[in-house]
Amino acid sequence: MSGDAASSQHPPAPPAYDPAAIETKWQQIWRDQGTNHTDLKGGKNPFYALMMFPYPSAEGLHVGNLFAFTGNDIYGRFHRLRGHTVFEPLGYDAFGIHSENYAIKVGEHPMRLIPRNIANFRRQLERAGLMVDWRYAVDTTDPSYYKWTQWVFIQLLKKGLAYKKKAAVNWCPSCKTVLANEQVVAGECERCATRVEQRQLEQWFFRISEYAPRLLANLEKLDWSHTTLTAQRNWIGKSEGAELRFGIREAPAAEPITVFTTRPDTIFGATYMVLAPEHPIVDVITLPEHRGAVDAYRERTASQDVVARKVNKDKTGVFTGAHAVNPATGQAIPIWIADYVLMEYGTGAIMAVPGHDERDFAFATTFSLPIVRVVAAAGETAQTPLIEACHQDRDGRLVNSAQFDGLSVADGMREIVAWLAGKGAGKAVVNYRLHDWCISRQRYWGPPIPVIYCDACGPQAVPEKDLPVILPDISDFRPDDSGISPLARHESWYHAPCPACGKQGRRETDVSDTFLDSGWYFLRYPSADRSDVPFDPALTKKWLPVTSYIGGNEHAVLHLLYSRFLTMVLHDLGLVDFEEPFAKFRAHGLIIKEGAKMSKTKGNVVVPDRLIDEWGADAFRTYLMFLGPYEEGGDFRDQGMSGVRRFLDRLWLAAHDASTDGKPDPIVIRKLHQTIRKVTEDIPALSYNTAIAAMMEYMNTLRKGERAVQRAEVEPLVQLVSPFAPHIAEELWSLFGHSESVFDAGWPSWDAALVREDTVQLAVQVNGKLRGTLAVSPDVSQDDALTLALAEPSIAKFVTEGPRKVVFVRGRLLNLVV
RNA sequence: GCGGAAGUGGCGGAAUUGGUAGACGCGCUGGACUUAGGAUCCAGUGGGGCAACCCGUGCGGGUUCGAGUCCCGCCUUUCGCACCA
Repeated sequence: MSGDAASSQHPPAPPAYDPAAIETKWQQIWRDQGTNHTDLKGGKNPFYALMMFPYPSAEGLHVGNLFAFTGNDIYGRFHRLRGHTVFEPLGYDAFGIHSENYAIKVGEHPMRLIPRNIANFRRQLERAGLMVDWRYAVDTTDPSYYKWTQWVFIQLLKKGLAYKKKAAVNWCPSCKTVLANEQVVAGECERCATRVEQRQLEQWFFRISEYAPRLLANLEKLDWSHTTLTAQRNWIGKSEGAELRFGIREAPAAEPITVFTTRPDTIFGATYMVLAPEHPIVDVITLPEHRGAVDAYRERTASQDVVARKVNKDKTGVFTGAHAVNPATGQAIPIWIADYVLMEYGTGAIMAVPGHDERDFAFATTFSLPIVRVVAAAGETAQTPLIEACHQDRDGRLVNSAQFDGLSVADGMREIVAWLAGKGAGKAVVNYRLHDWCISRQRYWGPPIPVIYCDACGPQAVPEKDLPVILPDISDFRPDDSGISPLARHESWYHAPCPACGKQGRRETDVSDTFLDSGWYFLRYPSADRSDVPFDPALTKKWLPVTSYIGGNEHAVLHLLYSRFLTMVLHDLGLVDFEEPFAKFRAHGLIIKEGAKMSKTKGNVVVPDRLIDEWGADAFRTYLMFLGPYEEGGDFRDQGMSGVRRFLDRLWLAAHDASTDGKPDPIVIRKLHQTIRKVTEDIPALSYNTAIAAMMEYMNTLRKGERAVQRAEVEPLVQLVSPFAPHIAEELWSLFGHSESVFDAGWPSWDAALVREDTVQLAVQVNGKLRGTLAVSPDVSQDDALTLALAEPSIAKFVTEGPRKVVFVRGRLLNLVV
């Protein structure tokens, strides 16, 4: 030390905490030493800490991404410190309409744009100090990745789980493109406000609906956020009911029409039938004099966009002229078509029971169709008039239902289904709302669906040895008027020999949905360095199912459901030995900005780069975790950052002051052990905000009255803070003379005996009202506590007579009832 | 309309799951050190009241010795889904 005069009296001022310098320094050391590399083959106690990979937008990372990733990073780092080999990979979900639309907007090719975005994301992610093993990064747009996405498609095709059918899509005639439902706003294209139409296109589907019962049943076994499980249950939408068969009066020999209903008990009230306009039997049954009206209505329905049809609740429809025979009453009832019946749910046909269904009631009222009461709730009779549909009738009794009168709704269902089944007119069935997954996109920016059409042999899967089917780099990737994918215009790519006969065939020109890319990426990570297999069996067995998955609840349904489905299929194919990919899933919350949702239009988007420049990544990470419960999100306020930064500043100073190895203060040590326990319990529960609060509390104790701190008091705090603020933790850990990374130094433990307080404040209540506290030993007896309490005048004055009853909670509370 | 989540100081949020409401942080007030402070440190900070005390967790009831927490009925916010038969 170069002793100037001042330093002989005052210790030299420690170097200032300079986050930019130490963060760059440690990120470099981590890279050089492979600190974040996971030993996938040899590592003991594997822990796969997965986070949902981001879409690398042109704007760069936003706080929401970093909030999600930091939460996962803390979880991963913590488990590493607790002795697990943690694998924390990250990648980019870079295909899809979002990128493509942006590319079109700025007039740049996505193949040029995306790599730049990815490079920028990578830079930002590294700045944030994530414990990611970048050797296993995946990029869904890289042929070495989508080769295997195409392979997944082929596995489903071979198993008969992929098929083609015509389906309605939203079409914007101005943008000349297919729109997703969320891009249709009030029946108009969200970008150009043109009226959206419906088009019928041949599309590829996966038979996920076949898996509905298993996808539902397995939910019981998953350790997932409750809200996510509920969302999945609702989406799968199991409903128990019956399929009932109605003969056609005008064509007694024809195949009866089957309807699905959840209320077979109300069949005596079925006064008409409605078919979806698209129902194939409409062509057969419509009488000539009604043909014109029916065709016009069907055309009108077809021209409507898919969203508008479902949003418009006004009842419209036309009569076909034909009649069905109600199998219960034997009566002929008119058959109508109406757009409120959807072809994709149930059988595309309903028996309308206007007395007990709101929609049917509205329709019957509009078209003056008969309404019959068949259930009477408490206080009602068979004659009680219906002024609106009586659908809250589950505990009512059947009426106007012949021999079933008087039965409860539940009994009526069972007996009527049995009766109709006996006549061959029905059976009990379970129906699911979940429909098959449409994976076709008539777009450019996605993996080509690996199929070749041959006039002689039909559709053929591209042989696995020929994968990947490379997405060609074409300059005109915009969609056009035809509704056919841009790839079809690329002649040299479009024509390909049939894999079966070798004659010239045509490639499938649709690309697949991005949810297919993300539906299996967690399988790829551990094997990302392998070009010969999609996933290595031994590594997969060791690392999967994913130990912990953290992500946003916006993917509660689709992404998580599709991933489960694909995993289940791969399991059935014998390719993986588990059915469920994610043993544990937790949904993180949403970050808002000063009470409002962040959005570009509001201009209140928080840019991480700027904040990291100003405060450092450690303070930024810690603040994100401090501003609210992780699973609920929080309100980002610029002012709040100073609090956590101050905490890190004080930690820095404390560590530099603590070079003396003096005797630690027992009071401080007790607080330390309490803090270790609190942080150790809070992190696995994702209660990051309270863990940080506990460390701040400890800091207040540690520095109280500017007391001199001892090394043994600070050193464990450096370890506790390390998952949150990894760079400063490494710097201070090395300051204490350690040569290994703090992340290889284990986790401090607490001593239960040291945690225990000698005295506690026992609350004393009189009639449940707090009247004072007593400083007593935690295991003071009721009698002693009572004596002490009554000796206290401020308490005793409320006890005018002997207490009638005494409630005593050891170490907590004494309540005197007078 | 259906389903989920949530309502606590000026603000973000704690509360051992029925036991001292408001931890921690922001902000604010006062003080110390300063040429200076948007730095640092110390103290205070739910409302009312001189005080003893009283009131207080969206609203109204209830259970209990005791309710932010449990039950019943409302209101509000918010996120999904939405003619699902």
